[in-house]
Amino acid sequence: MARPRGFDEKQVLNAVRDQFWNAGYAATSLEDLMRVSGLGKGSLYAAFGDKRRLFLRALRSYTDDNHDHLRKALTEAPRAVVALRTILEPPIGDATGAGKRRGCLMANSTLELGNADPEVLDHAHRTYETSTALIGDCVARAQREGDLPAEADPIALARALLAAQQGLLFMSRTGMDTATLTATARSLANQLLPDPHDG
Amino acid sequence: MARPRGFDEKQVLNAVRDQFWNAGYAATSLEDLMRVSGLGKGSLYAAFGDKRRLFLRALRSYTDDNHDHLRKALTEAPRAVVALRTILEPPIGDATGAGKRRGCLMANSTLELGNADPEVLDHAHRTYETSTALIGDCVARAQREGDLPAEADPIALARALLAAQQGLLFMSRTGMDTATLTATARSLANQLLPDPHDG
DNA sequence: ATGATTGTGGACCGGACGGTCAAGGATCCG
DNA sequence: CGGATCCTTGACCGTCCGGTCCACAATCAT
Repeated sequence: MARPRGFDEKQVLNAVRDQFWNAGYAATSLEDLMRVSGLGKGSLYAAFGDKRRLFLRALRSYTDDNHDHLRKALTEAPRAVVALRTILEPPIGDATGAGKRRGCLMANSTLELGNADPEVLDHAHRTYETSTALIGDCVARAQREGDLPAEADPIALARALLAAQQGLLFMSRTGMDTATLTATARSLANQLLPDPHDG
Repeated sequence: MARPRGFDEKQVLNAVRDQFWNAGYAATSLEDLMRVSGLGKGSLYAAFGDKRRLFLRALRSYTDDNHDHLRKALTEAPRAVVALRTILEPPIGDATGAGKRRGCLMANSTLELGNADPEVLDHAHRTYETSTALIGDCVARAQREGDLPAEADPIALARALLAAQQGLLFMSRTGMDTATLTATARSLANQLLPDPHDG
């Protein structure tokens, strides 16, 4: 009907997400958002609402992408237990990646804003429950495949794995050297995902 | 020599720490700090320097207190393994305490400021190393007392316990209900601190 | 072509923030 | 008692921020 948009929404959300991810919510100014998105203030506000709304959109986009990725990894792996071991790898990727260690955007945001913004907290809760369910399914599959002790509760193990992942991510943020981080991840993986044949 | 201070430094640091703990660094204004401390701007600046310096003082006070408490708990327990199990309890206390769930001030601060403030990051790193050493000693004692498998690396297990603690703290922040949180903590404790007699 | 409609850019605003400063008050020493 | 010294108070400042608004540009329907 009229002038079309000169930008791709997903592309802007990705740029904005990276900015929030690198600097945090409060430390990101509208000027930063304009710079990384290439848009003017008016365009941002017309398209996404205020800063908080834009942030929530970017955050939701982030968690959706993560869940897609997780679902694919857990589903497509030839054996479920192999996929489960990859859950503890993101912290290492965070430590060895080209960029700075920036952890998990969802976790960062929850700690920064959770006390003041119920919507962020609620989103964190839902995201976490979804991840738990996905991983729990994969644990159950690994048990059927005989790669994990059958008597364990899949959901409980999923929660333990998620806790371990978040703990490792935090350690990565403190600047722990990669070797130690990797060793800790391996140690946790060995104790949480024991081989039932080893004893 | 002249007019003495009208406030107790430790008391002010505790009040300021609670404020930063409840609201985070950026979300805490100088007005907040004046309110909780009962001091005027000039007094705060004369005594502690600017906002960042005051924050770092409060943070150091927090970690020092934590280490004192940890050292005492780990040393005074009749059996070391009992003390080790308490490491996974702070997240539950965070969830069941009277106040809001606010996690660990050190972790919150690291995630909020670590990317922008090397001093915070460095402090986090040192704090973490100190905790690891304390817990590692306790693990070694538990091994000597026959309550943990002797073949495990004490420092590696200490790191795994710390990671689990931080992961649980994060889960508490997301609003997980207390029962689930307790169950997850128990699950992690059982897998990280196995009884060598049970097999 | 022309007008209706939507996107775009940037000037502008009110307010809040961190930080400074100067004047006055309290305390101690001589 | 008096002056030196430090503490305290609160007014003040410059800056930056999030948010609004308006004039202009680009597109489409007619």
